[in-house]
Order: sequence, then C-alpha cells, then structure tokens
Amino acid sequence: MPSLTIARLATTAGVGVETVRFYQRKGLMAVPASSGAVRHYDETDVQRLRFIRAAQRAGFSLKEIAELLALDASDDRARVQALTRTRLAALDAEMAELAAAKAMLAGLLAECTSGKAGPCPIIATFTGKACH
Amino acid sequence: MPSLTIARLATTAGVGVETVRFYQRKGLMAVPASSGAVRHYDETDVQRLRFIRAAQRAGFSLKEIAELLALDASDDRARVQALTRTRLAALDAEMAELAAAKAMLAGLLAECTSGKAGPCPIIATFTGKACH
DNA sequence: ATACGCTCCGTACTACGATACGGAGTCAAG
DNA sequence: CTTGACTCCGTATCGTAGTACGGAGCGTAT
Repeated sequence: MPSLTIARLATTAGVGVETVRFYQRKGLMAVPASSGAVRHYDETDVQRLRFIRAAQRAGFSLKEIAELLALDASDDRARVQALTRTRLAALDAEMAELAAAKAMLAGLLAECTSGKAGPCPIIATFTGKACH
Repeated sequence: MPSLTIARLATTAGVGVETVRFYQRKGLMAVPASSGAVRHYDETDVQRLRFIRAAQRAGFSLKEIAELLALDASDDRARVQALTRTRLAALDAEMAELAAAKAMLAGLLAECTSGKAGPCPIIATFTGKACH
C-alpha cells in the first residue's frame, strides 16, 4: 500500500499542497484519519484529485464536482446526466458568446489594420461613436 | 447640456450605481468635479460606460479596458491592435477548450444514456477508472 | 420647513478558486 | 541530538467583478 505524504500526493496529482488542503476544507476530499501526527494518503486520493481536475477542465464548478463525487457513491445516473446536460448547455452558450466576440474583434482588427485615417475602429465601436 | 445624476447615468448605461462608483475607484472613469455636493454626469460618461460594457462582452478584463481607454486618448493603434490580437488568441484558446470539453461530455452522455450496466461512464472517465 | 429620496463616502461582504504565512509539532539523516 | 525538511492548522491574502450597508449631507416637492 503506497502511503503518500500530502506533498507527494499533491505533486503526483499535479496540484499544490495548499490546494489539497483547500479541497479538504471544501469537503471535496476527506481528511484521512491519522495514525500519529502526519496524515497518509493513497492511490484513491490521487484518483480523487484527478477526478476534480478532469471535471474542472470540463467546466464543472467545485460545487458541482462535490455533487458528482457524492453521486459516484450513490450511482444516480439520472442526476449525473442532468448535471452533464446542464453543463453542455452552458458550454454551448459560452461558445456562442465567444464566437460572437471573436467575429467582432476579427472584423474590427482587419478594418483597423487596413484603414488609415480617423479614430481607431476598435475603440470607436466600443465607444459607440460612428465608425466612419 | 444634459446633466445626469449618478442614478440616471447608471440606468441610462444599464449598470448599477455601485458599479459606477466601483469603476471610478478603479480609475476607469473620472469622478467629475462637483459644483456643490452632488456630482453631475453627461453623455460622455454614458459613452464611457457603454465602452466598458462592450469591451467586457468581447472578453477584455477591466484592467485591459483601462488600457484601451488610455489608448483612446493617445491614438496608439499599434497597441490597440496588439491587445486585440492577444484577446483573439485567448478567445481561440478558450473556444478550443470548450469544444474539447463539449465533445467529451456529449460522447459520455450518449454512452451513459444508452449503457445499462457498470459504473456511470461519466464518473468513470473523470475518475480515470477503466471505462469498460 | 420638514419629510423623503437621492448622493457621497468609506468600509465590508459576496462568490470562486486558490495561495501565502506563521507557529508548533514531527520525522529521518548525519 | 540537533538540524533541516516537511506537516498540521488556522487565518489572512490574492484577483476579478462587483454588491451591500450605514451614516451624514443635500435637494426638491408638498
């Protein structure tokens, strides 16, 4: 049984020691019972940290991740699917916003690069001034 | 000259009074000299607030917006373009991340909805457990 | 002229996800 | 048996973008 200190756990999972402690305070991870004064961690703790990071990359908040972790035990697929659908919808909305922003900025950049006179179209657009 | 109170300025620009004061503290807006005890605002202040909101929608941070506002005065197009290109690159990176997250979640959701036995694939994937 | 609402200003608090700090205790090597 | 690295724990701070609160002053309508 590989027993890790908090520092080894953290570096193995690619997070900081303080982050592990932060997750413990947030209830995302249990604080292991200590035999002695120093707590020991194992592979399941590494897995849990990896779960958290992977779910974060998918855009879940720590609060949602806490729920997913609870569901991991209860095996409530319907709820997991509901959370996932909600997240997918949010992702779509975020992507649409980013796409709109990108289209606008790309257009303005082209305009600003080519144009020569007058106020910068980028600034002008944000300001709401007439662009020509 | 249309003179606005801070509340009228805020509602005209679609923000809260406290937000205006927050922007003033952040140096995004000047605090107008007061003739008397109550400060007065005009159309240029409305424009400035609209600029801030528009630039925010394009993903600029308040710090970057402060710089853009400074550039509005100096007319340094090269710098504005550089900021815009940086923001475009960041938007691309964000979109790529969102797209990856979306693809993964969408695939997992389909799998989880159709599959019947074993641990939920969504949870399993994040956990790093074998998926089958 | 007084009541009511708005303004001014500082300070504090929210949410999110960490990150830093300081003191006391512990553990292993030299 | 001391040194140095690490741990534990609470509390504080960071950054981003606000929102809330409370007291004092001002301005206008009745």
